[in-house]
Amino acid sequence: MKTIFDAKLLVVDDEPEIINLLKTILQQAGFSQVISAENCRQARALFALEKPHGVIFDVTLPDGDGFSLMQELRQQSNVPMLFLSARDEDENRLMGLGLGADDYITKPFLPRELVLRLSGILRRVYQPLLTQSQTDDTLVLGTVTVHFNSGIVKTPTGEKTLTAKEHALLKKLWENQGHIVTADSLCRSAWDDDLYGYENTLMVHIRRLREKIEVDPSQPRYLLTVRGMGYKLIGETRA
Amino acid sequence: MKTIFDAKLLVVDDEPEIINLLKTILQQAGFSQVISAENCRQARALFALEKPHGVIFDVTLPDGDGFSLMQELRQQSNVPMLFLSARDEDENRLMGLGLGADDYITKPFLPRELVLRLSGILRRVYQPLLTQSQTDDTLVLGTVTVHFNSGIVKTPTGEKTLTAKEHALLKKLWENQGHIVTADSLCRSAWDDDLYGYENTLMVHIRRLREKIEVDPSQPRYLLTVRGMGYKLIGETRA
DNA sequence: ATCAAAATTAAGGTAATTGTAAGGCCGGAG
DNA sequence: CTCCGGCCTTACAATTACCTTAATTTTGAT
Repeated sequence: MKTIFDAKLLVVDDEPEIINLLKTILQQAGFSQVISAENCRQARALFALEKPHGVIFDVTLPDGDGFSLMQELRQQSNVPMLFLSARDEDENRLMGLGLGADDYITKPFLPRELVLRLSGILRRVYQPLLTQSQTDDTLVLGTVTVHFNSGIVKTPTGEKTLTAKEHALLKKLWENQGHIVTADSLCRSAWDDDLYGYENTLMVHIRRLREKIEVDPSQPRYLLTVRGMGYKLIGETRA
Repeated sequence: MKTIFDAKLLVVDDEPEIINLLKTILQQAGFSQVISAENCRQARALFALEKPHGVIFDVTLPDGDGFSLMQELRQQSNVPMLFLSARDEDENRLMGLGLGADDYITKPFLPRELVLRLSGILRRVYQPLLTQSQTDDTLVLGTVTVHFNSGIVKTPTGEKTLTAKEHALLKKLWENQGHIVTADSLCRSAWDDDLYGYENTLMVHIRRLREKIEVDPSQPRYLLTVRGMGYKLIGETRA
């Protein structure tokens, strides 16, 4: 079982043995960052602090019910949230899904099914629909072409390859081609953890990217700065 | 039940009564474009021809099994695919999910649950794209067009870009298009802190905005002053 | 363990954007 | 007609967001 990426997960359940079971299952599946909360209060705090990539809720909690908690967090965030509950009545499933949960799994459950469902949802959310980039793999910027999946940049003078960060940044910019992308948004898509002092780190990476894709990095024609707002990429895509 | 958009759906099942049932359920839920196939061959052809936004498979089909069919189509496309099957054994669910299905629903099923699960998946997959193009608005002011997300203003004589403040002000005015926006309200949406002495600062910014979007900034036709009250933007928006 | 490549940090420099101020214009009230 | 208040206009000053280079740390491969 290979997960798409090592997502940080929050498990909310009041039974320690369930939490431990889930941690074991998830860690075996490749999720090394599993944090847990035993009640609503803890869950709210951890959610705000840790910004997990996904949340698994039990419905019955000591200081409130999982439905309300989920609804509350859903208003703040669009991250995957799913219920894991012993309550398997139809109304409960409908309630959970109706409130915006991505899945509702009933106990007892198959560990592998949980992992498959969770991974599927994470993949959907964090791997933006690929149909675009699968077919349109090549970015044309004047005399420079970027083959995205391979990370190869072809210029009149030679070939370069993109580093991981450059690739991540260009990807985000490309996905929003022609639109302004805020510095914050770029950082969040290229760095997992919060990047302290990114004001400058990002700039340096933008500079490096420009050195690879621009004819004259100091006079950018494609990767443009929008002062006070962010950056934007202009160019054409072809098959 | 409101669906996020009227997705075109393909239903693959060999029992006509199930197909009819699904069509009824889905149409009631707001999906008006439901097409169907009774076997693998038909499904392949329709999939290629119609390019549906989502597919619902039965596992047992007369000329092959749904698993192989799904796997085959999945290789071509990333659209949401889910199984609806009477086979509720663990191995089948794991198989379906493992092959990349977005969900595996067992018969008998609750119509509402099917719709909720399907809508959730469609939302996850298509919403990012929709919001992008929805917000990709263009403001038309006579011969001048403003592309908001890119911050580009196109005039007969050339192209200009908006600064952050201009962008913020125009945004507020645009949101209240045709209505008077007070100076105070404009300031609060464009400045974080209270702007001391903004009476003039705002005017200067309005002037600068007019220089970019008006043909004759001194004789404004779109960004109008309403003496003693504020400003108002008139113009048409198009997709 | 070692080395090369990549990522981050730091600091000084620069210019576009923004803020300020001062004088001018114009319509409405008296 | 004249005055006043609200708005316009322009030029200039200040700020801050961004650029650039280089040194340092981290990462990853061998």
